[in-house]
Amino acid sequence: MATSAERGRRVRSRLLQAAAVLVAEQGWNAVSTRMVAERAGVAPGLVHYHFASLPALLAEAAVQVMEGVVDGADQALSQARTAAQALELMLADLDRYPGDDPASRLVSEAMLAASRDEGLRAAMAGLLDRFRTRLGDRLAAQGVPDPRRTAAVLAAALDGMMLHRTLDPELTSTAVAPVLGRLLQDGTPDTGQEGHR
Amino acid sequence: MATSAERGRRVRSRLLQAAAVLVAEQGWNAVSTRMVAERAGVAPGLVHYHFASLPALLAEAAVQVMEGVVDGADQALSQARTAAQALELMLADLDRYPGDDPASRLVSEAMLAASRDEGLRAAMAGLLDRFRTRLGDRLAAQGVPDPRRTAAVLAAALDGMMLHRTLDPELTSTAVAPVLGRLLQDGTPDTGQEGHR
DNA sequence: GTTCGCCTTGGACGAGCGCCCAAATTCAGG
DNA sequence: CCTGAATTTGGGCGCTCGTCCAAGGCGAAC
Repeated sequence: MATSAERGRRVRSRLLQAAAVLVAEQGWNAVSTRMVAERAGVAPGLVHYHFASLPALLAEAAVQVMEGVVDGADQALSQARTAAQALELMLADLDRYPGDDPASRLVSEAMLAASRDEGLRAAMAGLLDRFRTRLGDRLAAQGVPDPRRTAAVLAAALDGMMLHRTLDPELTSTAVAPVLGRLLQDGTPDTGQEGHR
Repeated sequence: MATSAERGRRVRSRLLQAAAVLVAEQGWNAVSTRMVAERAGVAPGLVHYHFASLPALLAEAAVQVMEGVVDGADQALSQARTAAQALELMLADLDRYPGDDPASRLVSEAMLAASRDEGLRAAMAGLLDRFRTRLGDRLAAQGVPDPRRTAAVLAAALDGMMLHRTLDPELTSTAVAPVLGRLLQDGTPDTGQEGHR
């Protein structure tokens, strides 16, 4: 049992990659088994040999890509020496692609799909928690106040800006970096914060 | 020309409302003409009498709902007396619904659909610009630095947090308000900001 | 009462869908 | 060469899809 199984594994991984690309460019619910098979260069029937169902294939493909994204961010974060540098590194990802980054589109599609798929939601919640923890640790080491919550807000803001960039290409890292930098200060709120109700 | 045309207008508006609800609960690409017709209580063929195509119906429904959301936010904003109060008002929307707010889901779905529909993108870009301008003016009046960009970041952060709330129900307004409050300070960056490269 | 417009009905059309499966292919081990 | 397990093929199943359209209803105008 060697060559046969090995080729099988390769086909399986090609299907996963094709599925991830197609979700990004067509949308989660617009991807069909036949499209994935054609993109991967295999016969249509193979999809249901390697995967239990189409949703299962899409979920596995999305989780795989997103694990890569989080791992990449982890690694980049570990090289940052200041909180501001860490912020810059995260924002650099924002500019990496001109208008329609496949990876960030996949994340957005998966986020919406997760609200209708319990298993996918659990997997993504785990990834989000891992990312927040890593970023929060980094922020704490730099004296940023309320690091855990700040990391949660930063993560959400990054995803939100990736979404908004579709509508406004000028939402670049240089435009938002000075604003987000304010999040990293050890500010004492005196804007009238907490008007009680 | 009275009763007949008037009933027609009512049917049209029922179709729009049904479409908006269905997009939120099933996803943009999972909504079919027959589903919308059934939900609106009319015959299937009526959809293509009142609308040119299914995507046209969905886009019009989404834009209509989102105009209402922005108008509501505008009005709420105009009653805020401080920047912190304005922030609180925006965040209150975040908590209004337990886990799956139909309106915010619709916004997210529309944002992704807009990346594949030029007309929808233009309409949403206009709405986003209007919201940012209103919020930016409000922030400027309160002495918040870089108000326009801060408004853009705040808007993106709000959308991002609505997305992330699907994965983490604990991402409530009380958890993020103190962090976002830092955005409203007139902070001088001394976290090492702008390490030049 | 007849004509005229708009609104409405319900079904037809071809296409594509997810999933399934019997038969063909491949190849290491006997 | 043969066996047997894994992989691959291509087409079939029942279904839903978006769109279209001929035919019917129905109130207003004359």
